[in-house]
Amino acid sequence: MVKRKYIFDTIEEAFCKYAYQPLETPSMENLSTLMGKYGEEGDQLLFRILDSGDFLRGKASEIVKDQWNKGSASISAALRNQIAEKGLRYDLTVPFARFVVQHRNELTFPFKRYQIQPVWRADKPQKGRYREFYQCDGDVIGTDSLLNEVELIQIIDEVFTRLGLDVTIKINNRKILKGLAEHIEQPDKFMDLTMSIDKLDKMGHEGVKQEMQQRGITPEAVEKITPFLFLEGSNSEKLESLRRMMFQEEGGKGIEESQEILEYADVLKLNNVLEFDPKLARGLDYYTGTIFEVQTNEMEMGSICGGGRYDDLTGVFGLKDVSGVGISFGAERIFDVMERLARFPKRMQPSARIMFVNFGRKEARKALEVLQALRQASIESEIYPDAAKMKKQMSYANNKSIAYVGMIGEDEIDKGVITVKNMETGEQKQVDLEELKALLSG
RNA sequence: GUGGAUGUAGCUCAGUUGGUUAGAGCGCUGGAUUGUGGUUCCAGAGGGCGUGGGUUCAAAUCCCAUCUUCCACCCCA
Repeated sequence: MVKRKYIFDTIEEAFCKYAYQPLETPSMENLSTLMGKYGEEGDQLLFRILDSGDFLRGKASEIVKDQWNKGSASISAALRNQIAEKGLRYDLTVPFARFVVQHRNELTFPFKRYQIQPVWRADKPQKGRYREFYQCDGDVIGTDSLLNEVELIQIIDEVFTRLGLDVTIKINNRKILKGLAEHIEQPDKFMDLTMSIDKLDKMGHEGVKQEMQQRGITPEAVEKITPFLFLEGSNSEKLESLRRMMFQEEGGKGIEESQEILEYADVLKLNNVLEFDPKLARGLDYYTGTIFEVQTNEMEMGSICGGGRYDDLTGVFGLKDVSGVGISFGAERIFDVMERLARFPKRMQPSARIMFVNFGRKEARKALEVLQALRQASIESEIYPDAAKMKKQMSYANNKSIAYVGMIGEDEIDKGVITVKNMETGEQKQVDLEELKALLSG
């Protein structure tokens, strides 16, 4: 928990610094607002919430019979759609879009918000994938300026720098991929194309070629794509080669946008590598412009942060022509990476500088007085809650690596002193309150 | 959704081709040290072997079902 909070705090501080507003939305949404936003796979991965009440009465047998007669592939699926109208959110972006539309009259645009909340996906959990996980989203909505993309890159860079992780920030533009689909004269294969390209790292060139053909892309087209997959050189060199290969209006626009972002980013001194990668795809349907993905350079792990621009996410909720761009940090994955690489700072647990041994009621009263004074001087301190055996109290202090142990027993009360023991050296001496304060703040 | 593993003490795991009283390390408790931890030594507590069936004279062990967690594919943070 402490570690998780550390990640959240780091992200939150970064967003605050760039003037993003905090926002939370309910865990549940109407299924109608969730469905159809995440591609066909996405709908399958939604957790549905069963309606309340006796929802099967008079309905179940008819639905089942109806589907049976139709020879439906999945009767359960049909039934499912009739008995659940709410679902758990799948990400934070779509509920955010819904929120923006609903409150459009109260918000000042461009609207920037960050949101740190759990999301749920009904797939099989495994390494780096959970049924429930936290996302930390930041979005800017109501502006199509590419400065926002740049700002998000800065935030990503800042967060990972502060967490002490070495990452690569990859960017691409959906318009380039779209241009590519037009370039091979199969614009309808846009989604198939991007999904295949995305697998290059995993399956290799041959695998991707096969994948593309399986998805109905003609062999000539596959050959035509090959040079795009092996662009070399610096970001600007890659952009230059792309420009020479592609003439479509749409693709050209994507190239221009990427170029503009990279030019802006040049002014910034980023700590991490910003790489333009025309192979970057991303499965979410709603992205239309720039897309981001962040990967650690230090171990094998899926992306730990991703995002992109969506030109018309609010359109489906009845608010047209509002462009937004956002990113999402995958807290759980970042946690896993930090844990594996042991990157969490050592002293994160709030731990006292001094612990007082509890000798009983009378002695504890005296200790409380001292504690009060220490705390007023901002010295983190505590008293063991029970008058347990000394040995137990000492090992508690030891296990929590508390630097000093203070003892106020009968003798000390009589003499008006405090016995303080240095837990590292084992040294022990008697001091008064002022000396104790000096010792502990030094 | 497809395929493969896993489940034994608080934790990490042993447990042979079914065979008496199910083990270890760490942790915990007590003692050596009644107001002194971290080191050492001694002793002790703690287990319906995931759940429900079945086979057998006998099941942690074999069979079936179910749940959990994990891994690969798909996809994703």
